Order: sequence, then structure tokens, then C-alpha cells
Amino acid sequence: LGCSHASAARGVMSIFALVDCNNFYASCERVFNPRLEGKPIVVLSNNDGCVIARSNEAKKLGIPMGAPFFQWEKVCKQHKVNVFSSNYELYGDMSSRVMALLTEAWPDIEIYSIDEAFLLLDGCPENCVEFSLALRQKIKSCTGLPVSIGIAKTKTLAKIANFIAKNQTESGVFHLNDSNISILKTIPVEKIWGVGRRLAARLNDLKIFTAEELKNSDTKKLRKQFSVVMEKMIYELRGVSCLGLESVQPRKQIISSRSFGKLITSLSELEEAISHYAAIASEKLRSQHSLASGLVVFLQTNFFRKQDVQYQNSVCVPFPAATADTAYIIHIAKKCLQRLYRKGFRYHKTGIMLLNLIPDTVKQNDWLLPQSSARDTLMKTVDSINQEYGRNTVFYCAEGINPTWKIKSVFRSPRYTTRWNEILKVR
DNA sequence: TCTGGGGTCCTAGGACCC
DNA sequence: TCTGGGGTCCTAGGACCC
Repeated sequence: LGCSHASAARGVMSIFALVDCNNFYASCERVFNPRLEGKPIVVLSNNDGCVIARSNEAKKLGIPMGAPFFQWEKVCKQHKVNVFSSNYELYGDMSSRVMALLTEAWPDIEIYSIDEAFLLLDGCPENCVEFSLALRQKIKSCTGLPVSIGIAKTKTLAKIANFIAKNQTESGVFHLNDSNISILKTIPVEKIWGVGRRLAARLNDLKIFTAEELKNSDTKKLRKQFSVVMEKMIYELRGVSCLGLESVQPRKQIISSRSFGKLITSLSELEEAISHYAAIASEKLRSQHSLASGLVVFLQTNFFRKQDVQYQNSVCVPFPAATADTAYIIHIAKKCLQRLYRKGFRYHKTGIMLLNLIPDTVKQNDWLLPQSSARDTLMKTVDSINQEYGRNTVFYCAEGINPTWKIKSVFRSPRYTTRWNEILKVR
């Protein structure tokens, strides 16, 4: 199962706490505008498209997460809901403040998302409930943000404990332990961390409806029917920790994309957009000290508009050498876009994905001309790729490339990031 | 008319190699 | 008529998360 983190390996019980900010984006807006206390708030996605955060008051109005805003605009007006466009800089800043307080209070921490962190409370000298109550108080007084804290033996249970803390307690802290574990009866499977719509439906088909029922299911049988992920989940529900704290790793891919506020038909506007996204992506790349080995650019029409002719396509290009050079990345991204562009469509979204990121310690001059007889084959391969995809975008080829592979495989393969020095410059 | 953006992990099955 | 076997690598696609 790979339950290899220290406590599990030693067979020692762990205590996890999940700290989660309540209605994070909505709460951030409220911090800077206290007159919103007790009033309904929603925060909208890019272009004010969807509802991505709701205060409790807004939830009570029945506004669902992810709902298209235009469908709820009337209801919002009617109930004087305070509507905000998203302000990610603000939320990011508030997040860092919360995480700094948490780290200061307890260094054994995994920052799981913008508004959540796991603490591994093993060895906490205090009673962990009291510790959590004090922590919650401190975060509230220092940042103004309300948080809930769930405590349990595993991460999965801590998630459930957090759900209970948020919805069923006054204190905002809940310790799920042996004495109250029967509460799992009241938790439907779709509330479990890792169970989405599809898995929930399949579990229900097997007459498994609650967390308790899943916990009592046969691990071997369900592993066969689902996967190892499901098996771990069951053990986690039983209090056997299979998921430890994870340290911060650099991203394995970086995406920058946006849907446009209006439909776009001209190539020049698209180029402008992709240049911008490419710049954002390469900045992110440099900030984590990585180089990208290649990129994907994609382009699509609005698939909600059934009346429009649809088109979506993407193109992958490996770089001759891993790079974080903004100008170069923009240049390639534009070339890709030109290749994707077809006249006559109304475009809705474009974006760029940087792939197979490697640490920027790799020497970029480690390029060799092939010495072997494979050189001719390589040249032919590259020529055929260039012919197919356009001479300006693909100049290089890696050792071992099979000419029958699609170009995507050339750099999506982790092999070419771990064996980077073997990549050969052929032109 | 208007419908977000950014991530990760797992598996089946094909391709390939010896 | 008979047509190896074991292993690795790789991809597409599915599923999930916030």
C-alpha cells in the first residue's frame, strides 16, 4: 500500500489535524468589509462566469458551487447578495498569513491548498483539542478569518472530522475518535475525500452508501473492482494511516489559460492572449527554479454554444533544450497557435501548458552530436517530423525516438527528463 | 447573451525488447 | 495444425482535488 511514512512504519498511532478556512474567498472579502458580517456573499470566477465561493448566508439561498452566475443573478439581486469578482492576489496574501501562523504554531505541516493545511500533531504536548481551539482563536484574531479544525487518526478521517466541525459544532473543532466513530453512519460516501460523483455512483450500486459501510467493506474485493486508491481509503477510514504529510514539491506541469470575455475570431487577438499566458507561465516556471522541456498550446471554441460549429485542437512541441526563457517560450507558443488557428471559428479559450519540468541545475550545454550510425535515422526522423509539423517549430530529436511515435510522446515521457543529458542536438 | 482555472495520480493495454 | 514468455516503457483516458 505504500504506507511508508514514519508513524505507520513504526506502527505508532498518528494524530492529524486538518485546518480549513471557512468559505475562504467570501471570508477574505468580509475581512476587508466588516459591514458584510451576516450578509450573503458570493465570489465569481474569471469573467464573472461562475460562483466559486459562497458565504453561509448565500449557501442558504440555495446557490450551488460552480453555478453559472447569469442563472442566479436574479436571486442575488432579490436577496441583496454581495457579489464580488475574484481577487486572487488578496486571497493569496491572506492564505500566506494563515499558513505562517500555522507553521509558527506547529512546524509539522503540509499546506494542502490555498485554504487548507494538515498538521501532524504527534508529540503535541497539549491536549490536541485545546491546542486546536487556541489555534483557531489565534487565526481569527490575527487575520479575521474563521477556520474549522478536524482531528483524527488519518488524513481521510481528519477531512471528515473537519466537515463535522464546520457543520455541526459551535466551537469549530471536532475530534473524531473511537468513542464517536459511529458518526460515520451519517456520512454519505460522496463526502469522503477521494470519492467523487462517479465513484459514489459505483459504490452505491454495490449497496455502499455511507462512510461506515465503506469502512466495513472488503479491501481486497474493492481493490480489484476499483484500485489501490480505494483500498487505501478503506484503511484510512479504519484509522490505519496510509497517507502521510507530503513535503512541498515543485510543480510537474504549469498551465496558464483563460476563457475570453467575448468570442474572438482574429489570429492577432489570439496571439496577444497566448503571449500573455506564455509570459505568466514562464514566470511561474522560473519562480520554482525549473526549466520546461516542452509545451502544449490549445485552442477551443465555446462548447456551451450548441449553435456554433465547434473546433478544438492542441499541439505539443519539445524544446531543443530545457528552458525558462520567456521570449523563447512566447515565440514558440505563437508559432503553435498559428498552426492551430483556423479561419471561421469563434474562439472562446486558449492556453499554454509547460511540461516535463526539470530542476534548472541541468547544464544546458550538455548537447552532443550523435556519434553512432543512428544519426542518419535520427536525421530522417526529424526531417519527417519537421515536414509534418512545420520546419520552424521542431528542430530537434531525442535518442531512441521511434519514428512511429506521435510527437506528443517525445517529451511527455518522464524518461526524457530523467535522461536529459542523452538528448541529442541534431541540427 | 452570459458557463473558471490549475493541479495530481492510477490503470489498462499496446509497443517493444530480449 | 502447431505459433514463447517475461519484462519494461509509454500513452490515453478516467477520476479526483481545490
